[in-house]
Order: sequence, then structure tokens, then C-alpha cells
Amino acid sequence: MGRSPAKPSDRARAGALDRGLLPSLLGYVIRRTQSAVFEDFAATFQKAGEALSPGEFGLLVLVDRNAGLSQTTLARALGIDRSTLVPILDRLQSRGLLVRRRSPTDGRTHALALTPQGSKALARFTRLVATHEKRIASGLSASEMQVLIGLLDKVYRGARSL
Amino acid sequence: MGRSPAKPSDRARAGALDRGLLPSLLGYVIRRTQSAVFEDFAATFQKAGEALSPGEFGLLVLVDRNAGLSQTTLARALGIDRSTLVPILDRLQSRGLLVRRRSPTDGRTHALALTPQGSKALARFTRLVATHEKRIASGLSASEMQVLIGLLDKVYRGARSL
DNA sequence: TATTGTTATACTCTATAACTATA
DNA sequence: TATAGTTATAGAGTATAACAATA
Repeated sequence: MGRSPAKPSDRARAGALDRGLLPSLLGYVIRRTQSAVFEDFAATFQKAGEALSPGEFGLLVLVDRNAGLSQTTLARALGIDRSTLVPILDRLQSRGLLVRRRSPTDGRTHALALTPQGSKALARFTRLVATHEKRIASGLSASEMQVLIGLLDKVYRGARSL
Repeated sequence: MGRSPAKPSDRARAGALDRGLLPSLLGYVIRRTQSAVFEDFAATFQKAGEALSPGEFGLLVLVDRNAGLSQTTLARALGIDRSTLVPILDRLQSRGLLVRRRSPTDGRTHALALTPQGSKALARFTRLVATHEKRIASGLSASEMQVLIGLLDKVYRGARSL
């Protein structure tokens, strides 16, 4: 006799479960890839002795490129509620990376800005992100990378317009 | 005079913030797309009067295709800790979608299986997922869709092997 | 001893509702 | 009255550590 097909219990033991239709679903494949990319992001920063999430990096870039923006504006750009943003800013502020300044023209709003220390940290973070990006894209040619980003953007715009 | 370039404060008001390098980063584009896809998934189910997360759908497919598997095996396949799985199963079990049976051969493990009601629900869920998938892929040709999934899979495998 | 499922605990991300200061 | 930021609160998702039952 040749090798017999694995029984379900054997497959379960080996971790090679039947995933059915999942690998053909775009939503599933995106989610799984996103998760792996996230893990490499975290590993890259941890190895460098830095602690930052992808969301925090995006936030810092936004504040850097749009200095003086308000919390509500930033929350909208990030796609989160303004109350959700509060503890996130608290943390980054307590790390000395950004400041909330009272706006002189509108006493209700905070003008957000990076501190000098925050700017320097962001430069370091940006180099780490470049390393991370190079690694996750290492299996792709430059043109494949462009195609991938273009197709993802199409899906993004499509899903947004519903 | 022609139209003057928008000042930072105007851009902030209009929500058209400068995102700097972010749109060229694969990690950022994946995350943003994943978020939009997630929202359409939720909206699709809500409109149909069903409540299910993408993760719960994946779990149900795994249990359906690998009936009798244990919680630890399932947790590994989902990439989460076995303790994380407990409240998720509690919820699905309290909804009558699956059962934990004591294994006759190993008193420590639970043999997981869908209930008849769970099987019927999964068939409904699968149709909703098909609708959702068709919609998020509506801007893509069939071949673009295949290319996209293939490239994402390359990134997934690449990021995993680090 | 080792493994399985569970509990206790904690942290992050997310939201809604209500409060305050300001406009 | 409307808006900005904050707080209180709640739920989901994640983890680690420790425990009882079983192997």
C-alpha cells in the first residue's frame, strides 16, 4: 500500500487543517497578510529597542505633516472617534513625542505638534519602517509591489464608496 | 487672482490632510484596505439582520471542515492563544451554533462541532460572504482578483518566514 | 511531568453618552 | 446652540500566569 490520506484527527494534530473556501476569499487573505505584516512591524521595532504600533506611526506622520491640526481633525483622518484618540495622545505626550498647545484663535481646540524629540524619534522610526517594508516586500519585484498597492487601493476605494 | 493653494488650516478643515509617505507604504495600504473591507463585511451582515465578525466566520468554517478538532488545535489554526478562544466559543455556543463534546478517547480535550442549527447558519453566512466578496471586488477584473490574492499570499509567506 | 481547558487579570482598541469649557 | 476635548463606561480582542482535571 502507498501512503494513506491523513485522517482528520491526524491533520488536526499536524496543524494542517482544511481551510475550505477561506484561502480564495479576498477578505480572509487580506486579514491574514495584514496580521503577518503587523507582526514583522512589531518585531522590527522590538529588535531596535523601540516600541511603536503601526497606528502610532501613522499618527506621528500625520501630525508631522500637518502641524497645528486639532484632535477632532486628526481623529477623522485616522477614522476613529475623537474620544478614542485621547488616551493615544496621552501616551505619546507622556513619552515626550508630541504636545497639545492651546490654540490662540479658538480656545476649544488643541493645536497638535511634534516636540523636537518627537521629530528626531520619527526620523528613527521612519528608517525602521523602511527596513520593515523592504523585508515584507522582499519576495516581490518593484513592479509587483506597484501593482499590489494599486490593486489594494482599488479595493479600498471600491469598499469605501458603498 | 487664481485660486490660492490651501493653507494647512483649510486642509485640516476639509479633511484632506497631507499623508506624506504613508500611501506608498505597503503596510499602511493593507491596513487601510483591510479596515474598509471589514466595514463592508459588518454592513453586509447587519443589513441581513445577522451578526458575525470575519473572525467568527473563519472559525465556523474551520470547525465545519474539521469536525471533532480540539480547542488548542483550533486556537493554533487561528493564530491565537487557547485562553483567548474560550470566551469566543462561549459566545458561539450560547448562540446554539456549536457544541463542545467531551472526547471519549482523551478526557482533557473537547471535540468541537457545529450543531445542525450552526450548519444551517453557516450556509446563510457563506451566501452573505459571497455577496460581500463580490462587492469589494467589483472594481477588479477576475484576473486582477487572482493577481491580487497571489501577491498578498507572497507577502504573507514572506513575512511569515522571517 | 505534560497537556487541555479554564479563570483571573491586564492592556489595547474601539464606541456611545454625558460633562465642561468655549464659541 | 453648537463644537472641542474629556471622562465614564462598556465590549471585543489580545496576552500571561496559575489552576484543576486528565494523560
